[in-house]
Amino acid sequence: MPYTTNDIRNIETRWQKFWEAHRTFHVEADPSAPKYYVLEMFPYPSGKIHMGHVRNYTIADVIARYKMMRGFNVLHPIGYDAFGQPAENAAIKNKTNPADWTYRCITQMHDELKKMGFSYDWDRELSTCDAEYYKWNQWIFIKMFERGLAYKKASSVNWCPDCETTLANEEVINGLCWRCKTAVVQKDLEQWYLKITQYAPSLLEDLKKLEQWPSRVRAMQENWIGKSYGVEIHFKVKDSTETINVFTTRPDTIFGATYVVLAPEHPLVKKMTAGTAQEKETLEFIEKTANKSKSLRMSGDQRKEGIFIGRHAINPVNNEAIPIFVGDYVLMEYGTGAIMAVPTHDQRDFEFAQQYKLPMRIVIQDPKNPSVSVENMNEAYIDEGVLINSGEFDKTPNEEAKKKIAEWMQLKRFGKISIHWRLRDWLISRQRYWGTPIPMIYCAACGVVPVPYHQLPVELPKDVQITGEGGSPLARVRTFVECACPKCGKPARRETDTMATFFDSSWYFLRFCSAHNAQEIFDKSEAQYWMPVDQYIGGIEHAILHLLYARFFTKFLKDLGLVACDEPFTRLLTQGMVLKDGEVMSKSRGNTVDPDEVLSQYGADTLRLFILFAAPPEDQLEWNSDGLEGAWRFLNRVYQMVEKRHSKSQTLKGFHSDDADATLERERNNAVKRVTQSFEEGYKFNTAISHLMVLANAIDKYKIDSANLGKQHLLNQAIETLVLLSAPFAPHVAEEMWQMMGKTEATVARVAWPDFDEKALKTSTIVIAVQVNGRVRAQIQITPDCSPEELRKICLSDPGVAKYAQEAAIKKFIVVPNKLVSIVV
RNA sequence: GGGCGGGUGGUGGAAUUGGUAUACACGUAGGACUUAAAAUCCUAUGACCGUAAGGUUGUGAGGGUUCAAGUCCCUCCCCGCCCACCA
Repeated sequence: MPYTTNDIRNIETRWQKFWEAHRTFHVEADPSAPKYYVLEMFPYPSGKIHMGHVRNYTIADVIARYKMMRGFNVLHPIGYDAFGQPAENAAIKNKTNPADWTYRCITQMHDELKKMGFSYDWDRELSTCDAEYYKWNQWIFIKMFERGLAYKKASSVNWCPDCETTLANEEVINGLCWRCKTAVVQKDLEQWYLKITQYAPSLLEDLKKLEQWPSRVRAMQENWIGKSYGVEIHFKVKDSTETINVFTTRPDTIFGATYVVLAPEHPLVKKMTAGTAQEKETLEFIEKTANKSKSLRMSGDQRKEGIFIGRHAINPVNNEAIPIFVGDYVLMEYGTGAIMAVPTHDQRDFEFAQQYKLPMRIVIQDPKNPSVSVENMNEAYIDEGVLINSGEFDKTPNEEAKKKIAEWMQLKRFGKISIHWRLRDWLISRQRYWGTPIPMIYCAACGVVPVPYHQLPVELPKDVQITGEGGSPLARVRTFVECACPKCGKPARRETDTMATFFDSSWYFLRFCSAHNAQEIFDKSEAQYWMPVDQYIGGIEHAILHLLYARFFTKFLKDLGLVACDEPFTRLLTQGMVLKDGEVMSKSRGNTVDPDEVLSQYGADTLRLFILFAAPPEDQLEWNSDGLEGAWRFLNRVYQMVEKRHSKSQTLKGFHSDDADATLERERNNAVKRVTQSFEEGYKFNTAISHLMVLANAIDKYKIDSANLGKQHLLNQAIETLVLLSAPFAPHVAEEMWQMMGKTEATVARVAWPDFDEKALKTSTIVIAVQVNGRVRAQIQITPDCSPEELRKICLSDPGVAKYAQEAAIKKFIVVPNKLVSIVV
């Protein structure tokens, strides 16, 4: 009988209870067994899981279950990235406490994950908002502080007016807050930073080791870290002792520099104009630029604005005095905050120079257009050419001149060869409540003092008014703020900012190795055994943020001697988005499908199977309820095969011939081969499932009747193989069927993955195609050991071939063994 | 502007890496079972011409290499994602 929705619910609940009662997926570090660590990017506990989660975790679960059947000791943990603003917003809205709200969501999420039947080691479940977890955030922070990697500095920072907090560079997307999409503004504040820039060289270099990451993720990180080779050139300010340093990657154009531009925030600007006629105008310009939002200033199509500050700089290579400008297109954060402008060979400088009628000089000749002059240029020439108007370097190809001029300038002390990074230090202070308190104390006498290790954790106070009115909520809690200085014991003040939540997720994969260790951040030997994560799975949106931070933390913890690996994630899979009606499924679009509803109608196995079958894991997935129906039908069909196999009164329909046994055996072996391949050669689960279906079709066609009762074992074996191959994809139904087949193993999850026999894949006769002049004209049946002469004879005697090709007319006779014959006439 | 992916039936997607394009599924049509419907099963299904046998054509467009191209080379068009006044 086909099963019903009710049956499937019972089956799934029963096996979920079984796994729980038997702790089927609990693992311990065991150095005698090969390990495999599968990890999905843990969720923010919003309460309900969405289809994106389901897809992410299903992919991970299938891999975990396959590896278990392959005999690996598989670590597959889950937890909750539980700090963050939504809890505060919910607290304001519902007049609850962020902690209560979050823990309620976690419970709900936990139950939903259980209903999906994921193979987690639930003993390792953790939440970053637990004091037993964030205590170690504080511990890491202090370790970083002790090594000068956590420091406080005053600077112009990204500020989201809506979230009322500062943001890291990585959290500003196109000038907007990554969370609420509000335009980010700049503010001068004193904040805590992590010195990720110290690791920039190894973060860049080690990308090479990540061969099993998608190349685009590596490319994105490489661009973000942004290493540029160039020269820092010293321009002396005329009639002054000041020097302006500019950074350029184009030293070959130095003879074409016709002015210098400083960023409005550059400290020399105010210094150089103080007391001059241009002072007022310059200050007004700086003020005007500061009021522009970052997104506006950073967009390339913006009209460039600037102002001459009344001073000149000396180009060291030719002693020319060139005007100094302040311009909004120069950014203080990059390079030295000052540039030399070569309008003829840089498009931005060209636009600026045209606008302000500034002089230009061509120094690189376009080989295709050697007579071009400054007057008839309509854009900068940025391609290769030979140098002109460049003194002793004339006629040098510019690529060669880059190196020559750089070395020459260094020798003459006009500048120094240097490398600049685009990566900035990581601003981690947040003026929010629901996060890890930064474990620092300010003492009037002793300065900034870290909280002693034995006093950790610095716990978040429970009773706090969350008003959303701005400022750190913790600053209003007197009992939290007021403390004694750990050094001198006098009254002191606690830091009231909390850490960015990306801090929490930068090392959770290590905590999973010994999730509830009360003595240490994690057990070193356990981490040694489990790390690195063999397969990490998550969304592409974390290509830079989380993945870069996690790599940084791993490198830092390696330097502390706590971990042995220098990269945390060996292999990365970025799953595609889930779409509905061509658009990303999201709450704001209102086009979501609730996994819970699908679950109650079809069960977890059907949902899992559909999601895996509809598209390869990395591609977008278009939601299709008809496809869901198809997955349901397939599982039902397999279930009935197992059922019928046990009722002797019924026979499987179909045909039986002498070839049928061999065909069934071949299809069985082929399915094992192809499904195994799909796991071992880049997770193509959609084709893996298609091969399950092919095997099911073959079983359906095979018939047991009085003629071959003795062959029952072949059928049994084929069905058994089908059940085993289905187990990672549809674990509940597979368990049920395994039990129905009277197997003694308690759980199919630990049964060895089937092997295949390459010999059984061979057929006694093969069908090959015969092409004449590139067109297929016949299908002929031959034996695999057929000789070339014989093959030729068979081909030409085929009526379909003979119609187009006679022996006499043959120019070429090409044989592709076991595939086809191509005849040219 | 730079980087990375893509473009295959009515739909989701296959194609052993140069070897019979469209596996598997969805959808659709016809049939069986049924009083009927659902479910299930069977058959057909790229397009065009043809009663049929069969033929022609077909992987974004155009050209090339080859006995043979979805796959390799050149030119171009379109779509998606990421980055971007980065000096």
